[in-house]
Amino acid sequence: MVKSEVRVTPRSARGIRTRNALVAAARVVFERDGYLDARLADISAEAGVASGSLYTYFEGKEEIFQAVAEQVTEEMVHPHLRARTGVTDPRELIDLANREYLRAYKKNAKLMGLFEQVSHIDEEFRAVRIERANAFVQRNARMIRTLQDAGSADPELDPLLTAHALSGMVSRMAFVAYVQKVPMPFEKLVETLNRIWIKALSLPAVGGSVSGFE
Amino acid sequence: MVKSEVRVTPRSARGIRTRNALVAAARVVFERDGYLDARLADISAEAGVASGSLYTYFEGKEEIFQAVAEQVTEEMVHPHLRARTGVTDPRELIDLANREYLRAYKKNAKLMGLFEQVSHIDEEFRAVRIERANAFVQRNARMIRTLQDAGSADPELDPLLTAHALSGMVSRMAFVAYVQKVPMPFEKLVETLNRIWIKALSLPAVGGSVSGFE
Amino acid sequence: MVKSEVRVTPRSARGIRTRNALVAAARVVFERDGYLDARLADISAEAGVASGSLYTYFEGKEEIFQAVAEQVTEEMVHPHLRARTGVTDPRELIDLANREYLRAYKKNAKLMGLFEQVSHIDEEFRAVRIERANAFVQRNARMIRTLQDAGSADPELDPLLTAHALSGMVSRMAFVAYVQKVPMPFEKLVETLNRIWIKALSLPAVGGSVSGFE
Amino acid sequence: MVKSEVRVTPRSARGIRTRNALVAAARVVFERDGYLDARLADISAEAGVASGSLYTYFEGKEEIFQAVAEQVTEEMVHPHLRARTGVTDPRELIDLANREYLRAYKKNAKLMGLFEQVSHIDEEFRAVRIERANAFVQRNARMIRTLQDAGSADPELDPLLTAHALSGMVSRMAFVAYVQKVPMPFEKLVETLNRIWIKALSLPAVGGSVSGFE
DNA sequence: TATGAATGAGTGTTCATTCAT
DNA sequence: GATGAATGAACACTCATTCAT
Repeated sequence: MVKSEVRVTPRSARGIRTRNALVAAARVVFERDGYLDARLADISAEAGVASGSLYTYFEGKEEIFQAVAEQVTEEMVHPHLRARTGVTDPRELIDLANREYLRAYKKNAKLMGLFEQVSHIDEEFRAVRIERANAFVQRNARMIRTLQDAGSADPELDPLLTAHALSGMVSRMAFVAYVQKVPMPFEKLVETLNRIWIKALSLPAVGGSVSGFE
Repeated sequence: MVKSEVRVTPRSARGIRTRNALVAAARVVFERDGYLDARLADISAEAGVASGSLYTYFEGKEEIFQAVAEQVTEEMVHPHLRARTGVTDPRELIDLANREYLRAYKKNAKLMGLFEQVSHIDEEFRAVRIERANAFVQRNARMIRTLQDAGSADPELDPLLTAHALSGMVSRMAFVAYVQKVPMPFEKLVETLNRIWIKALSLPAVGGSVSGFE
Repeated sequence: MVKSEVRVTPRSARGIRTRNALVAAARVVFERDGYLDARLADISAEAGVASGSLYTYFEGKEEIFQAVAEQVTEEMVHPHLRARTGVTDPRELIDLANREYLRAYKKNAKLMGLFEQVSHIDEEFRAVRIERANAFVQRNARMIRTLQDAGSADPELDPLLTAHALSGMVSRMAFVAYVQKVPMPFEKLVETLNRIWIKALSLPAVGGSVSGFE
Repeated sequence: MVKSEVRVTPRSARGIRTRNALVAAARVVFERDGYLDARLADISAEAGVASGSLYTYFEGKEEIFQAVAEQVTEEMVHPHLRARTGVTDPRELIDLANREYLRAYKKNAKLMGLFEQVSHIDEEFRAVRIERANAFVQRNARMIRTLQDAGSADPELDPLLTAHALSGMVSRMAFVAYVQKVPMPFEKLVETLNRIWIKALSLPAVGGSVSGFE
């Protein structure tokens, strides 16, 4: 099948309204029914438009899901933590990052679960997510390398692998806690993750020994 | 009308052969096509039996997938590490456990990816997996508690949450490395994970300091 | 999961055409193949539409059969015999009713046989038919009661049971004659049924003795 | 498909037992599930034999249903009423016949409903039933003719058609009352049917006028 | 742009029937 | 005769996608 159609970025005000209605409706339907059971007809119905109108803006299920994902991702991403907060202490930064990530994850849990599901189903979506995760890991790896160079983190650690492992740990826990709904108190969770990060990196205590408990 | 069919555990030798052929064929087809794209007709064809024969032993896709999963899980589980190896040093045990887990995961990577996928699709399969994972986490939590009681592990850590986080980290990395195929050398991966476990628990070094890097 | 699809009453002219084509085609196929052997694919083919189009208007076999039944029933029902014809003599009314019923039955014999068949298969269809038959019987029972009150009919008769029995007799004969095709001349049939009705009710002869044969 | 197999009348004692078990089981299953929903596998299971064994004695569903029908019909038929009872008065004979028929019908209502259903489905079964019904009607027609010849019944009536109509009326009422379960007291039902028969035939009253009510 | 009717490929599932043991 | 596993034809139904108004 040749997909020759070019989907449009709506020019008219009406077009923009329709497209927005569709994305909003899609979010509702996807969250309610899951990716596989969501039917495009339900999405257009929920949006109050004819079924065919969906194809004016999207190629199909995958693309409209992408649109939902992009919208939500925009809402969720709060980069430049350091610049934004002025915090420089790595332990504090770790706390802030974990805390913010978990909060955002919890808030959008339904959708995050969906993302996980779809990344196991749709090749392209998976690729995008892996790439995004990798970028995130790279950033953390750079941070670790910086700490190592500054003598503040265990130089034996492979920065990339460690960043992978620790980041993965956090997102996995978010999934377990807020999608699989294994009950764990937010504060305790943050603390445990912080502690593992800090000890894994062997960050020095703030004005004292970190790693020991003697 | 609900027809409560009783699926049979085959009594005759021929029956056992057929059932086995179906499970083996199912594994081939699932690994090749993924869960969603696998067609039952392909499985029976691959097994060299008529399409209807599948229903002699299984209720449908989910059940035959379960059968594959059970078979593979049996192959993979190597419990009682301590009893089996005689190793008692926690650091060595951690190394052994991580090593063995990653090896088995790598060997059955296709299937492990499938499990992940299906647990995002099939409610019941997901439930079974979560329960199994929880049991595993409990075991690790008990180990951590024992170490804490013996004064060998950081008493500040919440055993259950820590076990959750560290176990999750390992399985996540296995997934990233062998399903998503992000390249990372086996040995380096094991070492990094070991190191994080050990430092997170603040296990004392074997005849020396573990956690510091001075 | 129950998907509560809403079948549409077509809005567009094209939709109406399609729906009509389907009902007409269904009648052809049902009459040709019987209810059980009729395949929905044949109906859509006969209507010259795609197989899926049937589901735009009907939920399945039962519903499209209902549609055929409704259409035909509309064609067949000629109520208000008395008002329509101005006839008041009970004997004449009986004759008119029987005559008209048998004529309509004969004309739609194939379908009437189908109705009989389907009412033995489909619960809901049966319920509708029984209800309709009961309404008819009630009407006749009222008529009998009126005649009794006027002293024109045997007061010993139970109006409802008698109405049941006599109405049932007529429809049964229609079935035997025109579906089972047991040969019997129309005129003789009408006369026999009329005579039994009249004698059963002991209606007085018009200007003479009816019930006796002396 | 060529049906070349010859089904056996069992010779061995075991064979007879198996065949009987199958017929009994078939009756249970047919009464429980109806003809269409009855599965041969359920019948053999109910009989406690292997599914294949059914084919030792019957060609398929229709044939085993026939076997059930024959068995029950034997139980139901009580011919030679006159000879058996010594009753000769036509009014009494009519009462006896109707009474006995309705009693037997009521007792085997489930099965009678089944017969009705199957005669709308299976060609051959229908043929057998029609023939049997015709034989019955012939007998009644002969009786009417005899009464006419004896001057005891309205000579204007067509004996065959009248017999058809009146017999059909009775069996129809039995169906309505005991299969469709429209509530009507047994005694009142018998009386109404008797009365209609008697008045339709214009049988003289026993020691008085029958047909009039003046 | 919007509409909504039409399309039709794709597949799970049942169960009567057969037949090797 | 009995067994019960194997067979495989048959068909309803869904829903993403198209396209004439």
